[in-house]
Amino acid sequence: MSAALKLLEESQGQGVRMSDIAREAGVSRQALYLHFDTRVDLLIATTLYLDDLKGSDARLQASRTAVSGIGRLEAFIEAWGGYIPEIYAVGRALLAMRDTDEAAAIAWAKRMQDMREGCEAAIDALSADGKLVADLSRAHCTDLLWTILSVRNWEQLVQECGWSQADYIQELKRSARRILVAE
Amino acid sequence: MSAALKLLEESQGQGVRMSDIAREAGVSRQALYLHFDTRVDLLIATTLYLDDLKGSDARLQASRTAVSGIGRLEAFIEAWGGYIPEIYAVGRALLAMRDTDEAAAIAWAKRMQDMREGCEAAIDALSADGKLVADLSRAHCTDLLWTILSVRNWEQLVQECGWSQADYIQELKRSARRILVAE
DNA sequence: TCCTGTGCTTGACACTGTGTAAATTGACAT
DNA sequence: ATGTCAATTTACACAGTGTCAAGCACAGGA
Repeated sequence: MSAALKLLEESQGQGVRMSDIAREAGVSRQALYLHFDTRVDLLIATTLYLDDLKGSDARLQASRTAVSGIGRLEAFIEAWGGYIPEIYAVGRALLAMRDTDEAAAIAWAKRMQDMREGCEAAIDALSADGKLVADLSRAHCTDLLWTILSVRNWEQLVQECGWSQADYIQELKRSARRILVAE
Repeated sequence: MSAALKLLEESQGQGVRMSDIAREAGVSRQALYLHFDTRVDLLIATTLYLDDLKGSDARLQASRTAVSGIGRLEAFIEAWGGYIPEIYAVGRALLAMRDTDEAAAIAWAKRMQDMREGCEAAIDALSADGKLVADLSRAHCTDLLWTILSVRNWEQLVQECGWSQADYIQELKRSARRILVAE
């Protein structure tokens, strides 16, 4: 079921109606409401489904095994930065509803909170190595890294500016290093 | 007329319907369509109205008078960064329609393109001073600065992370310097 | 065989917000 | 008075989400 939806999400991530999804799934529009209370519920379920399809947790966790603080920072940027394009379409659909729908806002916030923990871990590792820039609190560093790695920024650089994914990863690693690493 | 609308925009920047605006303006909802073809037209007109109310051009132009490249970069960040909160509400309303409305997308893109020119000018000034970081093309530097200074990033840092406006300006100046200035 | 539950379908409908069309009012000139 | 032109109101159409009721088909168990 969730598979059918995704086919549609991938076809842009925008302008997907309940009836489109239903048709794609070979089911009546109303039948969708038997499984999902609202459109947002369905979207959220789709992101969860996608997450475990792609093994997001494993990938992000893996970045924590790097030993040096800087290695960890870079591994995290690679992991998350590489994950963004895979969830972009469905993420975008959820993001679009944030303004009008409370549940969507919460679901997205939670997702971003999870990602933020990765940022925090990287900052902590950097700090433990004594490599964290001096003139900023750890919280501020985390905020900064978290913001720089936002989906919106990926969207702007890759989609609008036309950067390749490789450029994106490389430049973000470079920027993060310059902003956050001492010396 | 446009004044009445803004009063509403300022009351959040979200969830403002045509009927709300009409009521606020002391006019029937339909009468609004006499003056503006669509909701997006009205929103766009409001941003233009707001721009010249706040003197955005003058402010952003002023940042170009700084002599040194670095001075210019910082002046631009201060000017634009200080301008964001003033246009945030109405900008957000426009931003929210980008996905569904072509005209809104174009209007917003144009606005951001104008801002981008300021970024480009700052990068050029830096480059002329020989202070621009070596391992990045000017276009990439512009993209990066442009992205970092996005409204979305301001929103995330100030609204979500709770930074003060002063923190925001200070940290963005610092980050931009570290990312873009050589040595 | 009947009975019952489950999952789906159809069709009708309510609601919200945008946008359109036709009819009405009011001011002002002739 | 009459014509006319603009502003405005009343009424309606449309899209998309979500709800509700009635019915169909197929399964397993008694």
